[in-house]
Amino acid sequence: MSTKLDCIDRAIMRVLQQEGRVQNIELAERVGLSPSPCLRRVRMLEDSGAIARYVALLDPAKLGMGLTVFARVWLIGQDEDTVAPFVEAIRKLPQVVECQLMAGDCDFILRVIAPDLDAYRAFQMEYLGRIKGVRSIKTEIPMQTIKLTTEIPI
Amino acid sequence: MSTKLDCIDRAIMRVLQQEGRVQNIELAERVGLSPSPCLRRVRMLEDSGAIARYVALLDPAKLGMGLTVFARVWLIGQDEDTVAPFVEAIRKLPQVVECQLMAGDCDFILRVIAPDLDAYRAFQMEYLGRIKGVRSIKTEIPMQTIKLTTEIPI
DNA sequence: GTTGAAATTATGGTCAA
DNA sequence: TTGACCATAATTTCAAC
Repeated sequence: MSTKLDCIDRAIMRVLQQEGRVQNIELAERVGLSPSPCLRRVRMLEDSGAIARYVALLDPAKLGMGLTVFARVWLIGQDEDTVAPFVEAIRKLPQVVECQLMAGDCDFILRVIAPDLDAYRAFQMEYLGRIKGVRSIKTEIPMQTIKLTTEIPI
Repeated sequence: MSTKLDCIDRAIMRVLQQEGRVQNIELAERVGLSPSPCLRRVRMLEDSGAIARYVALLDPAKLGMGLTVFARVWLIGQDEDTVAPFVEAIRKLPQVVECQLMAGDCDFILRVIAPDLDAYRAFQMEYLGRIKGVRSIKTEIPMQTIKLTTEIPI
């Protein structure tokens, strides 16, 4: 499936991880290729799935969604009949931007974004807490984001 | 600074959050504008910072970085002399893709990516655990990613 | 990987609503 | 103030080499 990636392929990905909308001409210059082979490599990386997608990253604070909360959720059981409806419910909630099924002492870790603490509290009350199968929720609030990147080291 | 965003501005951001590299012509069609005013709005959103940046999202598994780990870190103190060097060290480690200073029972939550558990263990031993001021580290491992998006609901 | 040409797109000015 | 239209410049894209 994944034919070997050489140094130039990785250079292309490094650039695109930082500037996803860089033009092919400039990308080619930066990785030391002419535009044609550079574009061929980008298409190959896209087709292979190494480049999954391109997205615009918005500034949550500027859009009135400045609060991020981690919610640790325990269900009443780990059987499929309990987990599946929870997972389905979570997938439909756009405020939940991440959900990890954990191996450790809690069932799920959720990352939720909200305008502020009041809004989050309302969201937990009205949505999270009402999902069938939820036993308890413990909220953890970041005071400061030290680092946050979508960049994978390659 | 942030002049009011109307319905079309939000539609533009919704599209760009999903397809960051969509061409202006197609973007314009989708939001019901002709290309010129659409591009003007995009530039405005970029300049205002509502659109922070564009990035390519890579597939970690396809690049041999299939493991994500959450590490909860406690320092020996919360004074600036303890925290500042830790923060600096974390910022330099590309394997740490996220670091949150927590308000709750642990000092920091880190998201670390690694090829596998052995590699993570080595990373914790050789890097994380050796940062000055670190008292203890507790590792939590996701078994399955239920949901993970960069999309902010707007 | 290179070159070059054709098709498409981005861009900015201008006018109209 | 905002959008549509048009002309130009730049880029993308795909041949053939």
